Amino acid sequence: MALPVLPRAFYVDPPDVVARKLLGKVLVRRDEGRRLAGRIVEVEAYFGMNDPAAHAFTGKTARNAVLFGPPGFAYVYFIYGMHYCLNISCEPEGQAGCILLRALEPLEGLKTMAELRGLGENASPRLLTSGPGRLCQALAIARETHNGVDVTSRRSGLHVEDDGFVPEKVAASPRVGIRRAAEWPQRFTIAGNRYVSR
DNA sequence: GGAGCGATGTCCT
DNA sequence: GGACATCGCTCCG
Repeated sequence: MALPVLPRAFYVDPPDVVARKLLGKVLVRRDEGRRLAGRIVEVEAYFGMNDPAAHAFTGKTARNAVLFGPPGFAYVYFIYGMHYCLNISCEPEGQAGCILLRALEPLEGLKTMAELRGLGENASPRLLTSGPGRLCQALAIARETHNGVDVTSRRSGLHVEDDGFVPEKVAASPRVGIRRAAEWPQRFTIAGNRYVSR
């Protein structure tokens, strides 16, 4: 009775299109039998060479190489000396679009998530996965373990499932925490969801 | 509940 | 050397 995993074809479209489609899908982290899952409620689209705010804007480097590869792979990077951020590559190979996952609504494994976050069992579930750094910590996602993994494969330990949920309303707003192209509304959220960050 | 700010590693200029 | 797709703490209202 396993739910379908999003296939590579899902990620071939431009980042704004894939970003909207990802809202409502379920990010699943499998590790040694335990299963952590959360519904994607907030994402941001990053384009490649035409987007001054994108990591790929200045061209291919060792750090962002995954973005120039095929769609459906995890791009995990380290930021501000202490946090990881998870992206999924999209567009055909050679084009460097990606989607930043900014917030989840926790569904499975909340107790483990709280432990990984260093919080007590009774901490508010809003503190578990509402924010790009938080969700990586709650799901034990790091660059060393997950950069470049195939999120269309169950065997990678990180994949996205479709449980049939369809958001009622999607809202668009400017991306968070960037300086360049700061006005461009490429942040998408499930309108009214409590687990959206900030 | 919101503004201000320090922590801290990696990458590019 | 500076910027950085962040977070959690303090202080103030």
